Amino acid sequence: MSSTPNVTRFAPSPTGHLHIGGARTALFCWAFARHTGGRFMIRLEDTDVARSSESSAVGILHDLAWLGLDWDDGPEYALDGKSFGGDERGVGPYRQSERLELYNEAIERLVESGAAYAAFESPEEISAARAEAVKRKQQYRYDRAALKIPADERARRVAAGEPHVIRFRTPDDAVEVEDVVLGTIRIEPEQLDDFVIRKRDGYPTYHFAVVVDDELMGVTHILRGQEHLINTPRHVMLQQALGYRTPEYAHMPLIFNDKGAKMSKRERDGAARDFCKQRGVSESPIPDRLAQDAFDAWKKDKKQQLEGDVLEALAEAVGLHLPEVSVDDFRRAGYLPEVITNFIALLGWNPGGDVEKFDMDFLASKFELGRIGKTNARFDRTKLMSFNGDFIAEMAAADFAGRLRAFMAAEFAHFDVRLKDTSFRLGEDDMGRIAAVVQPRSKTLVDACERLSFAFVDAADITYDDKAVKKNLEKNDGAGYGVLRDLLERFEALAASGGLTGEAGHTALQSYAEEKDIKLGNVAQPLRVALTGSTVSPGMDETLDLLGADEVLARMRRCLELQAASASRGS
RNA sequence: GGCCCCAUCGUCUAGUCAGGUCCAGGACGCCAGGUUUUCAUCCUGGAAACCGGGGUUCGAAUCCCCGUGGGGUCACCA
Repeated sequence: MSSTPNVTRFAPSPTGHLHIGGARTALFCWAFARHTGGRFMIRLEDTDVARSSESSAVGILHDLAWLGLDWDDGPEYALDGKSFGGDERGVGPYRQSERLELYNEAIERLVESGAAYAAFESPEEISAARAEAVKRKQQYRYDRAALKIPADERARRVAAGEPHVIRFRTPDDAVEVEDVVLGTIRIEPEQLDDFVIRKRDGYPTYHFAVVVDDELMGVTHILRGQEHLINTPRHVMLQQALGYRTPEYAHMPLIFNDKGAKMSKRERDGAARDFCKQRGVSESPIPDRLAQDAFDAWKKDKKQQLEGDVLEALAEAVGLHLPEVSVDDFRRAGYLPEVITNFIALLGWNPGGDVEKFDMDFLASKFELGRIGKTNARFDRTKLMSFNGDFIAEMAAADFAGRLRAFMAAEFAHFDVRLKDTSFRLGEDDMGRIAAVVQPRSKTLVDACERLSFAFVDAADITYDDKAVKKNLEKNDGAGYGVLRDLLERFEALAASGGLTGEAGHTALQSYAEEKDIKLGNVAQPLRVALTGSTVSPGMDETLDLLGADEVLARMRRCLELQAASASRGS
């Protein structure tokens, strides 16, 4: 066995949220490192100065940590008392913007040996030439015009500070790449031109930085998406020119959305746009945040993207659930990290046989590159939700309660406020039984919170669902109200003796139904509507317990008062 | 369009590398029935795929070729 451990890396560009496809790549890198006792490294590829941001970098690190992908080397980050990253191997820094001298050193070597050269065409000239080639239906390749300039003159112009890029002089031989997943890939030299390795602004391009860093940082295995397959020959050529090792490559299949298109932030705009068009939404649903003319322009232009929070506000206003794309989206939609990692691991990998529910330890113990698939996968949100619901149902009660409580603090602020408010009927101590009520029936944490919303409002603030009221209370000359009045009497009697518990209430319901010889549903549903405003709620005894005797009676009385008020208006 | 990659139920996939145990298995979804006071569950059953065509072989989902389809890529983005 080799004494040096395998090193994998996940190298995101901090230009936005962590995409679910990126998370899958990171997960496989992590799993391979853990399986082989190697190291998992994070590197931030921030050579695109204009689009990179520190907030994106922090967001990505947070998402990785939240998913449970602990990294050994890389930017330091702490979450929930655990810390990640560091520079134990002394191969940092881990931001490419802090490694410019390393790239420049390597570039100097290439220029000196003639393997790379300065070129002075402006971006405009290049794009014009490219447009010309496209017009002639030819593939554009740089014409090496700069090489016609004598080398000493090129050096003089560079020294004089003339703006230029550095291009790599592509060798004339075909390149073969051994890919662990796809086998041997051969690229003929005419497919590649003298690509830029250092931009006008002095930053290396991705192709160059990645090759230098992977060498200097001792990366042994490069796992990445298949969209990089064609880049690999470039990287191998650079490695050969620089005298570097060639690491093992494993290109993994891509993840698409349910329509077979690439999953992207744009998809969320598309979903909202289609929804607005279908529903004939002609006026901006959020005029104070999105002006009418901006709304119109966005609806017309399929390429236009709204700011994330504006888009979310719009979706909420029209009652649309946006498709999740980034890890952050899934977290806020109430998916659990264990489920997300389990599910995305299955997109392009599986342990063989019929096993498909597993945890990170299992993944780490079973993960092998040989079991990575070759075919692109579609992301099925319905199946993810099913997994999430199963996982929630099987969680230890205390664990679920803790997660739900944390989720409320992060995403359902008004629940959080009420739980901390000592005058409210529910408090922190009730969290266990609150969670227990929704645990078996919730698909996501958002689902759980929504199912609990009835318990966090005051009797006076309940909004009654019209359909529910008509069907269960008003129908048959207000038969439901009649039932409710009878039940109120019995419940009041129970309460007076201190016995209006969920169980007792439930029993009272059953005996009432038997006495009157009516279906239990015709008793329970009117009560359910009176207590929650809708036909959907947890079990009756649980609902009664959660509200407590006083609140139950208050809600029943208010419901009957509303009926009286509406009757007196003669409606 | 050039080049590269891929191809099993609607979807994720097992099986393919080492051809027979596969009239192709599992999961999600779907359909039908049942349980249930709502919701969510749960139970039973069902429909559902080896892209097409050649070839190799006693035998092919598995190997080869062609076609077709899908995807990727052709930036001073990564």
